[in-house]
Amino acid sequence: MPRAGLTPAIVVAEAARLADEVGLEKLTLAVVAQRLGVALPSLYKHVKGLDALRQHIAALASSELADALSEAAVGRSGPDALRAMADAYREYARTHPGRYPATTRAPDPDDPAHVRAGERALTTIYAVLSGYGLTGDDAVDATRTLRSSLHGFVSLESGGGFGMPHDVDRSFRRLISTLDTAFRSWPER
Amino acid sequence: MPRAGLTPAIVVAEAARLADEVGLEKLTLAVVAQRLGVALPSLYKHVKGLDALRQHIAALASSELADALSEAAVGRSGPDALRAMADAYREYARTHPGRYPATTRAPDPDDPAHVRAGERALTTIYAVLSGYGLTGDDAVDATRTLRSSLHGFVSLESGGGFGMPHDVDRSFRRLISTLDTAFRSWPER
DNA sequence: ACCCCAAGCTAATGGGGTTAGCTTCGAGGG
DNA sequence: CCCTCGAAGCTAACCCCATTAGCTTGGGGT
Repeated sequence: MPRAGLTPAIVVAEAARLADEVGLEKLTLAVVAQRLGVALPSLYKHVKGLDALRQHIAALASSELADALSEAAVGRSGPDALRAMADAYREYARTHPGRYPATTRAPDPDDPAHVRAGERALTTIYAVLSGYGLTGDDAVDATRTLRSSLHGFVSLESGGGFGMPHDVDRSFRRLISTLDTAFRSWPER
Repeated sequence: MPRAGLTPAIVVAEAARLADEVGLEKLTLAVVAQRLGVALPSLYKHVKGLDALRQHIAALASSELADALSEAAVGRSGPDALRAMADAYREYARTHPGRYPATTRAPDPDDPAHVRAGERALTTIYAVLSGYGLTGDDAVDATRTLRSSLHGFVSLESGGGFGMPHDVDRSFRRLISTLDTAFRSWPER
């Protein structure tokens, strides 16, 4: 019988796709193996186990998210950059319901790519905030405020946490507007 | 041999305590049974299964959280109420790391207590926002902003998402201050 | 004292994760 | 051109957990 020709990267990519379909928590080595046309234990030649696979998905997703944020912010500044970045964040979470929740996992210090992905995202955020004149401690607190708001919003949205229809897009726009106003006059807070 | 004398309420209470110790996702019927000095299948006399148990924990936690919010807000108004409620929210999440994440589960429509708990929390939030003169669509959007910010913050905090020390309390205070300012001049957003 | 129902048990099934150890593909060097 | 050898993939086996079926028995109500 022919070989499947797998690599760790292929396994992780397929697992990420699957996570988006069935949810990160329901991701199972069994279904990944099935999807790749391989017996379950064969996966262990490429990843250390289920938890390691999840961690690799986290690294992949963090990197993709960092890319999306930086692409959205490039060439813009101030409110423009903030809005574009926020929209990109939400869009990534919506189109990748399995990968996104993995992005909150702390990076494995031994995975440089994952660590750098986190730094890249942070760097982009800092760049946007610097457009508001925020640096140092102010930037730290503003970053936490921004991340909290965005993460909370997309988490609740994807979990159906917002009861009823009631235009969610408008709520998001108002959230961004709130952040914009706050960042404009941050230090006195 | 003597009976254990279990009831659904006892099982759920112990499971919730355990969830706080080991994490909601690692909660297992096996360890709940062990903790209660009972064989695993015996639990099925009281709960329908693992998922149902998690749902009951969600109902319990939602109710506790609603209580905490309303207790914090009672007798206060405006910024005072906002700050007290936000602190209570964060405190609940910190002291109940297993229960808290369960609170984002949508209530089972067939569990009136759970549904009412959600409504109670929402009512409290609305009451606080009415102190800012917010009603109708404004209140809906403001509620979403508030919930997103709080949920995002405590989620990231508990997940170690905020790298490094850098006074987290201060960041939270600034977040609340941001919300306060935003709610003071909400409609124009 | 007895009845009877529900609490709790044991046994059995199925599924997923993990490890051990075997087989064999197929690329690279002779 | 073929032979070797490392790695890709497999089967078998084990453990843990969830769930279901069907039994046993404690202990409250008549």
